[in-house]
Amino acid sequence: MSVSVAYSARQTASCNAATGTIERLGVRIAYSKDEEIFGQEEPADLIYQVVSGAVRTSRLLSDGRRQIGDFYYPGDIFGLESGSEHRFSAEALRDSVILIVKRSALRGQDGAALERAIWEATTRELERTQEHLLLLGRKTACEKVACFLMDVVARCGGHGGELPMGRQDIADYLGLTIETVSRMLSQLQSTSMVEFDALRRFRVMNPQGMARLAA
Amino acid sequence: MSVSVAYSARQTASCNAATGTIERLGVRIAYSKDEEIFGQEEPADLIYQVVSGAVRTSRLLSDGRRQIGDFYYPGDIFGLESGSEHRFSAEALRDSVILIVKRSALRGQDGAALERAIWEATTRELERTQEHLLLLGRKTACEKVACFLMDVVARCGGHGGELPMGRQDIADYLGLTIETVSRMLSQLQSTSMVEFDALRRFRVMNPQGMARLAA
DNA sequence: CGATCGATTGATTCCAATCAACGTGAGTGG
DNA sequence: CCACTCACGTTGATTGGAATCAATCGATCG
Repeated sequence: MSVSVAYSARQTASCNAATGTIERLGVRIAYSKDEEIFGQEEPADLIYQVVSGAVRTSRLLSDGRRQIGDFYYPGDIFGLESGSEHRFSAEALRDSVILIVKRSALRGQDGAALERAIWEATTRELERTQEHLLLLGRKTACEKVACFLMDVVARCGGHGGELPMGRQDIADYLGLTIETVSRMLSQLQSTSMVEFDALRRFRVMNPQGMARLAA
Repeated sequence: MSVSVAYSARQTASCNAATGTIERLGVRIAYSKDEEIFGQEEPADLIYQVVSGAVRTSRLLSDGRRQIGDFYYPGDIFGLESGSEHRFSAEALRDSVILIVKRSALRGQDGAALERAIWEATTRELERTQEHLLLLGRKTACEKVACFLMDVVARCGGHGGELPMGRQDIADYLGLTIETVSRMLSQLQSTSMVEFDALRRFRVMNPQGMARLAA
């Protein structure tokens, strides 16, 4: 069941400057599927890096509506969304190992490297959030799903991808319902854009077409 | 026509640490209504602060659909959305004066203050963008408009506000059409939530009700 | 082998978009 | 001064895309 193999390339490729430093200063903690890593409105004095597994950040409205902020894969840093208090909670999408560091470990020469890693992760986060904004505000259901799949492909490398999250998580990420996500996936398959080997494993069959849809 | 009075309080209240430094290092430039301050995909080696007037950042899809990132008022810093290249363009909502500083002015003791100002502005930007995300993904048209008005009120102080942007800008900020924005504004008036003295000037009549809608 | 959970598919409803007409207010020029 | 224009906003009628309601399918697990 070691799906993490699919993402192993990223682990070394991304956040290269940070990884060494964070590993030395941080502590590893294992989380099981759906376990909360941190909660909304908790103080945000720690930063987190996915070692293995996958993570989602999410925000709940009082009546239960949910928006997912982003998904994080091995090598990704998360938990730095705000100034002092978390505005999103974070949960493990499946059994995961997370490396945790105190933000205040900004002392000594390791401090500079860590600070730089935090800065890079923050600007990357902002960039992705802005892309997400455009998707939620101005894209159709079909475009949203196509964008999502292409983003997963870009993160995995190659022409296919493995989805560590369920359909409900995808729906809450895209601002859709689970039924609409399902319908769009079916439509993309019937038009030979993608092919699903299993519920969570797919390949892109028509990259140009998908790129056009992902606009 | 000096509407800027309405925002004068913010100018001194926000970004206090930054304002002094940026003023010394930067240069003031005047822009007329709808003039572009920077464009999508231009290099992002400058940062900007609104002195007077107001600014919107926006992003265009190839077919003309537009998403507005945010609106900026006197005292606000903008233009630091990304690593090296702007993903949004910025235009003046009306005649405005903007203070512009090179990012690379990070030398000497002014550098530290500027760096800190940039960091604060970036985390604030991320926070607002995440709030915006939730709004676009999971709120109804009526809730979106109520949130928008309450945000303007919060930025202005007091119980009312002046809108420096037109209905189309509001629509593109909220992921709606101009007609829907207009209808929701009418609805909020007919239910005595707000009152409009003029097209762009309003007062909140039922703060609790509005807060509930803004959820 | 049922039981259960997640995903798909179908039927219908509803919210917001679209299409269209009408107001309104500021600026212009006769 | 008033009629005209033009941009912007509002309101109405209808459509359409995604949500909702409901049934079925499929896989995993006791």
